Amino acid sequence: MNRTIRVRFAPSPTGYLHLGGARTAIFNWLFARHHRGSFILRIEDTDKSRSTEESIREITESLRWLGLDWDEGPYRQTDRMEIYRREAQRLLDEKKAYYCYCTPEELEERRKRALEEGRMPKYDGRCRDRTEPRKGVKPVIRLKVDQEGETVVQDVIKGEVVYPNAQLDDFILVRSDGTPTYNFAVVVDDTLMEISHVIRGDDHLNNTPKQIQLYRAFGYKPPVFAHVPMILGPDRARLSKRHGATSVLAYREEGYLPEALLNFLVRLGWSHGDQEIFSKEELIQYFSLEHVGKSPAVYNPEKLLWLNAHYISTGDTRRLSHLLVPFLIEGGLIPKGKIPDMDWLCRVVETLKERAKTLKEMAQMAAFYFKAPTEYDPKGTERFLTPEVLPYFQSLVCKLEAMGHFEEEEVKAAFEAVMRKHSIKLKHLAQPCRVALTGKTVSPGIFEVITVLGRRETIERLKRAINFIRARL
RNA sequence: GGUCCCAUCGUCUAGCCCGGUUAGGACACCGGCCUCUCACGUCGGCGACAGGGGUUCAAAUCCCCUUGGGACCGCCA
Repeated sequence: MNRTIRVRFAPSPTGYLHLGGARTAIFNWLFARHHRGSFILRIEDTDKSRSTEESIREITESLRWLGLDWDEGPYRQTDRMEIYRREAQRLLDEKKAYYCYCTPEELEERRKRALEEGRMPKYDGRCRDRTEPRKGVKPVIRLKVDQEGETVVQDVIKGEVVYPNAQLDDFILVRSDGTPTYNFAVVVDDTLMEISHVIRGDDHLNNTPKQIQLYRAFGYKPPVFAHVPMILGPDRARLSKRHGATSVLAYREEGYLPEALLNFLVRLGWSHGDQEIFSKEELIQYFSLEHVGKSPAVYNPEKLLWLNAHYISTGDTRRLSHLLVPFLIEGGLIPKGKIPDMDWLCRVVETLKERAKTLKEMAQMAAFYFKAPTEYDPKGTERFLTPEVLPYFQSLVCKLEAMGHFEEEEVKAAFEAVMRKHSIKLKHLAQPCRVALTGKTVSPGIFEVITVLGRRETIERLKRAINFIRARL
């Protein structure tokens, strides 16, 4: 009992880290942290033609961004070729595996015919008892798989899953170029790395009986398996590029917070009663495989957006301000090299954090703080920038000029004085001001806007609006 | 074609293991309140046990079938 918990995340570096992979990584990480075990990162790069360094960087950066730290690795299967060679040789020596000289073309031909005739496209085992090599053909190594009986997968999530062995074929362990295939490398590595629990997508469930046969051939004890249901797109098909932005880093670029994506992903398939919002500490404390559901989940972006809005509105203002800077630069609101006044930026963010659903959106909403409106919203112009507000604006300018402290309380007092003088309600002054100062009919509270803009800029913009109204007369 | 997995509101899900709930929560949507606009917040509404058989006094819950969805069957992982 009480074996040390060791889990791994083992992506193949053939592209970016997508949401499904990220969630698998999260489950593994949470499981490890919950049990104070180890989380190991292993790169499954045995397919040299499709693996890239760029992809490895992208994956590790995605994990780091999500806050998933690993205790060992990244190990690379391409660094372990000697191990696979040794293990394969052992199986060969023990007559549990054999060389197969069938060419890919022949195999493809047979598969096609089997499919056409409605038979199962499995390898027929014709090289099992071959003793002589075939000239000019580099062989692969295949496992002798039991054709009788059944193989049982004990799965923490799916329960007991039984496979007829007749369904299995003598799958390839080592390719003709000497590199190991997935099913072989995964068993060798999980064993040698002493992985206690294999938590992965349930697209691997059907591979598991093969792997169990391999464990048996080796005489190794299989780990505990937990096959997590897939994440589906809105069309209920497996989530893929077709469904739009699915790379983790794309969410960063769209202005999502890592804690929002983490919270969102973990709730896709896992639950803790009715709770929706989880801190990282709570997730570690509560996470268990027992509460991972069995059915696939459809990815719904609205909920992610809601979570993101939640984490923005409750997030630390200074941190948000720093995270916002790249978006401000991208929006052309601040120059690239220059560091903005962070204290002032914090005040900007303070007015926006309850309204913005993403950092990208926040940057857009912040535009007016950096640039005076070059044009006014047509609807707002028509409704609020009317000749009758001229005296209000003029009074307000006077009051603002005469004010001492330029803080919300004083601005409010100035507004009240103007309202009294002209016998108008706040909305008759606030809305025209909003349009004058921001160019729009929607903005943060008018007193916040004014104090953040500052006296000089506010008066400047009011005067400009006065001129604009006069010019239209 | 074969094997395997899955099935509660539009979506994420609680409840299922250990039958008895007005089937709960969240997102989205709709309406009220709050209010200087928007948003937040708050109150309310809409909305589900895929279908059919069993077992049982009683089934979302246990069993079977059907249907629907998904995965795998590669010298990809």
